[in-house]
Parts: sequence; structure tokens; C-alpha cells
Amino acid sequence: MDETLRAVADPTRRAILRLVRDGELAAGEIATHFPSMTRPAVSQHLRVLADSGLVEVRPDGNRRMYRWHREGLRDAAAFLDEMWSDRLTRLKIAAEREDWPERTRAERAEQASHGQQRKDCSS
Amino acid sequence: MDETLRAVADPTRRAILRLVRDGELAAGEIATHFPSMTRPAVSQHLRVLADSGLVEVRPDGNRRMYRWHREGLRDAAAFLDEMWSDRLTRLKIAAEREDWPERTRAERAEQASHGQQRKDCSS
DNA sequence: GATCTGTGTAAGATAGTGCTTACATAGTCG
DNA sequence: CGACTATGTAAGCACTATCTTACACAGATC
Repeated sequence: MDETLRAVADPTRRAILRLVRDGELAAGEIATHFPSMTRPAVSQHLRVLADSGLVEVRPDGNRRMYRWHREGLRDAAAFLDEMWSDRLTRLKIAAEREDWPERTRAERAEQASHGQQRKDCSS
Repeated sequence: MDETLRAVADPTRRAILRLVRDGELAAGEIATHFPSMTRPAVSQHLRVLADSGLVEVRPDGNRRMYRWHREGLRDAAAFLDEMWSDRLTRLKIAAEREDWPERTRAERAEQASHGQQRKDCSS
């Protein structure tokens, strides 16, 4: 998840993600969208995105086609939702679990880091 | 937004955010949660979080109280929602705007970087 | 097979991050 | 005031990130 968030923190990489979000594009095609930067630089960004699971690669003859991989953002989205939900919501959840917030503040911080899927609200 | 995402990409800083999410804590109090690291290191993390707008600071006598600032994550959340929403949803939005996707792929990638608020679905 | 095209990788320069120790500063309390 | 407490800042160091140029290599094409 560190890797994912760090990957997404770069504006060039976010722009690449938007380019490949709907359909796949060849590496060179992607590179032409960034005339201010050399092709190898773009290639390295693509590698970072692929390593963090944000895009998938498919060889096509000579070329390598990149496409957006939705699941790559799942953990990051889960973190944001966890942070975003308000105190009342989380208190209610805690109450349903018969947890007592004061006792579990640290524990929840711990457990929340590796479970919990995103509430799907837009797809 | 780069700054925000980069701030959140660090696991120590995410842990700090969870600590101050519900109520404010003094810097020293926060530092005690990270025995593996010196107090100045934590102080520097707090500075990064404050600079990126993810926490707010309030002097209290001798101490400095930190608390979670929800709006700090807004742009980051908006980006995730933009990426997360599926092709059909975005096509529908484009249709309502009378945009034609093929023509506007690059344009949307451009404009999407600085508008659009998050659909609030958990608070 | 020779060559062109598309693409990744290596090496190196430069800048940035994240820690540590040592120090500075501001408020509190006797 | 003087000492104690809470905290930020400075300097330095190791490590990492992000570029560039030069090169390697696989697949297409003649």
C-alpha cells in the first residue's frame, strides 16, 4: 500500500493512469503525451505503475500494451474511506461490535491497516 | 495534491493520522506511540502532515495539540473516485455533457485534475 | 539475414527523504 | 529568576527517486 500511494503521488504517473483508464495504450503512444520528458523516463514510470499493480501489461507483437488495473487502488481507497468516515459512524460500528472506543483506539488503528474492503458506492 | 498523497504514502504518517483522527493529541503524546523512533523524527512527520493540510495544530500552553483535518484529503479522495468509477458511469456523465469520449479523452484527463468533488457516501 | 521499430535496462548526475544527535526556544512552576 | 518540560530546528548522513544519455534486444519487414 505504501508502494501504491507513492506511485500515485507523482503527477506524471497519475496522468498516465488517466490515459490508460479506459483502454490500453502502447508504451510509445503513452510517451508521446509527455513531450517534455524522454521516453525512457516514461518507461520507468510505467514500471513503477506495473510493480505497484496499478496497471497491467500485455505484449502485442513488437509493442507492450498497458491498461489500468482497478484492483490496484483498492487498499488505498479503503484507507481513505476509513479516514473519511466520521466519528459517529465509527462509534456506531464500534458499538455494534460491543467495543469500547477508548480501549480500542490503538487496536483499531492496527487492525484497520489490513482488512476492510471499500464500500462500493460508485461502480 | 502531490504533497498530500506523498504525505499519506508513509506508514508512520498514516499511523499518526489514525491517532489524531478522533481527538487532538500533544506532540509528545503522539511520539510515545512510536518507541522505535526518536521524538524529532516524529516532529518532522508532524510538520509534513501539517504542511500538507492533513492535520491542524493548536498551541496549548507549553504543548502543541494536533488534530485531524478532514478536508486535507478531499483532493486525494476525488482522484480515487475519478479513477474508481467505471467506464459506463463516466460515459454517462460525458453524454450528459454532450461530450464525445474519443474527442475528450485528453481534455478530461486535463480538466479532471482540478475540479470535481467527492461523492460523499460514508459520512 | 539485414535492418528498422518499439521498448526496456544500465549507469550516472542531482535532488529529495527520513533518520539521528545536538541545540534552540517558549512556556511553567518553584 | 532559575530550572524543568515540551517541542521545534539545524546539520549531517545513508538511502531512494527521477531524470538523462547510451545501449541492448525482440519482433516486424524487406
